Amino acid sequence: MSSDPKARAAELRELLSRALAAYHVEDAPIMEDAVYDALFDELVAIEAEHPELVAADSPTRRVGGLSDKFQKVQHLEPMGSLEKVTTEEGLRKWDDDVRKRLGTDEQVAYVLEPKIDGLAVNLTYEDGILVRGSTRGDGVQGEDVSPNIRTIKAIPLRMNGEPPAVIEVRGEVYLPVSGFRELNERLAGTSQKLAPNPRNAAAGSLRQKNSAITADRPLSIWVYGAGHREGVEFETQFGMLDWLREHGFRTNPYAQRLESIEEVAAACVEWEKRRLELDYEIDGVVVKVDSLDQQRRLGVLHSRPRWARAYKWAPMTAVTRLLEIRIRVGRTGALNPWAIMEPVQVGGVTVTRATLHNEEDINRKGIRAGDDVIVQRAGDVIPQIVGPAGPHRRGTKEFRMPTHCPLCGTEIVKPEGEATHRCPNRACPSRGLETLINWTGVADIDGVGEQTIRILWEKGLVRSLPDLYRLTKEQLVELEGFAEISATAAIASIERSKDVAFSRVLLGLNIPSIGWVLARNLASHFGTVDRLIAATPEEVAEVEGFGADRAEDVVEWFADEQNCALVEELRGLGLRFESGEEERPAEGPLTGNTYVITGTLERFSREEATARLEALGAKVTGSVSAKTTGLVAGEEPGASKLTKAQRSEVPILGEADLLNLLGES
DNA sequence: GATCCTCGAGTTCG
DNA sequence: CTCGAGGATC
Repeated sequence: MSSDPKARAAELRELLSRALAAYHVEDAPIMEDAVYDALFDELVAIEAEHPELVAADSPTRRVGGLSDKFQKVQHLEPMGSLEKVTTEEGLRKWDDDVRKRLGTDEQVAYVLEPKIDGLAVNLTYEDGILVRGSTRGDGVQGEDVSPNIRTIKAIPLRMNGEPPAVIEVRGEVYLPVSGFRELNERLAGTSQKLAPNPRNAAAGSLRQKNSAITADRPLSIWVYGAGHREGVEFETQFGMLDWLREHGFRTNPYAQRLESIEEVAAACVEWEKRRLELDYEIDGVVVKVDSLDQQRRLGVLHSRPRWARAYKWAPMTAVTRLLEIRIRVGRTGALNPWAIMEPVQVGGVTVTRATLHNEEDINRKGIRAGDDVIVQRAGDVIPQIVGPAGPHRRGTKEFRMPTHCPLCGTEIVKPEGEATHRCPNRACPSRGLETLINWTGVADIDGVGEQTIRILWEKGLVRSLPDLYRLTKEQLVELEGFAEISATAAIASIERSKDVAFSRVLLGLNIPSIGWVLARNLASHFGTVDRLIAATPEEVAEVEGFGADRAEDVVEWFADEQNCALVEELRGLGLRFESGEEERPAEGPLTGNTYVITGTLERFSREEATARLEALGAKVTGSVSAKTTGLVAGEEPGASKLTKAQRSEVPILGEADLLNLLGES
């Protein structure tokens, strides 16, 4: 260790920069966090005492501070934009054009890499020192965001190795998906606005006036090329990437050089399937002619290089008009607002509808009927409305829930502190109808779906569960769209459903706060409906998952005369109100263990896997927590469950591990 | 009283 | 899958 402050400061800068690069660029830490912090503090102390020693490349400059305004800066070489193609055919046509212009029949070699959905930046290095970082802007002029850029630890403040006199390094700043989730969790507790997606969050972070906030965001970068340069020359695109990597820049490990357009096309299609494997969002693949000589000969058209294309797939977000907000009343009486939209393509499917959850949510997002809105289909399938598109709204009125039920006219209630509005009328047609629709699912009735139930309801043929079991084939055949065969099948299916387990019957009765799990707990605890009817609130509260409130709900439900009559009628029709063997929780080698299943398994359906685990005494739940014994991950697992498991250090089991568990324990 | 955990409810498209 | 809310736990 040197005692000369100047030498020691240089030594520390060197050490800390290497540690940062190892951690953020190479993903291979060389230093304990605590050691890093101690050395960092030492450097801060030296620099505070000797301000003349503060160097442009000092890691202490990554901490951030305030700046008033972003200066406009001119890029030394313009940052072009990319012509896009959306099909394999488009790629081939481009390749034809490239070869014609080059006057060759030979295959052209290409470099491709994921197209990061982030923010393009230009990093200017002079003699190896980062002197400026700017946004892309209009391609000619960008904004100087140097203080913010310096806080991104994956960006070297000084290049490795022999530096050229000047080089503009181009890259895409992005927020990892995991970082985005964490950020939103943190912001959820504050008044700050949540960003709808990682790209917007990254953009907002990079344009912070207070770079200390930027420093707090886990931004990173993938570097993909160079603009203006003096003192270094390259022959190929791929060679350029190698050079950048050797000089301390984070280049994407999936960048690859391919010998023909056919290989390129295959890889592009492949990436569309693999994009969810990455911890960053990509909206396509960038394809470039590898030879820089060929690039020069092809040139640029309207600031778009002829030697590169963005292969983009269907976007996961889109803008469309919100036509109307409609209300649906659920089987519990809850009022559910949902959006009717101008049909729009999002992620390859046409979207026209989305739920809007509740009044508060709609107004918090600032959505009004008539607005242009942003629709998103993120990792999962279900579309959501993110918010209005742009500041100019067309909608005039803030959304208000109706004061009276659209079906029965009863006055709507909303208990203080609750999010949902409710129609309190227990005889409201919505409840009866939705209960019936729900029952077809609970009791596994095929051949009678939602549409049929709606028709039967409207004709007055089926207005209650017992009505369904009194339905005859003759009545069905008279309905439009029902022939002899399908009517017979439907009746048989209804008949079979009388045999569903007691717990399922309980579930289908539509008792408040009783779902899958609680219905089973009730069934196995009491065994028969008579014992359940006779139970006091205190006795019900002893059942797993029940407290005073839910116990009260259940007892109240069974105290109601109409409900009791319903139970008796269904029992008379032959439905089961006693639990069989299968409903008692098994004791076994896995008792006390809790598993979560995600993705698709090869050997089992998820229900089978659940049943097999439960048969050995295990519990299977829907979300990962610290109490989870293991996460069983099949094909295409849910990303949120995986990251949660990784963070809470819950072991992740493959299908092979599951088989082991089932076979050998 | 706060925090974590688990359950229930509603849900899109093809 | 995600949200809200009741229950359990410290």
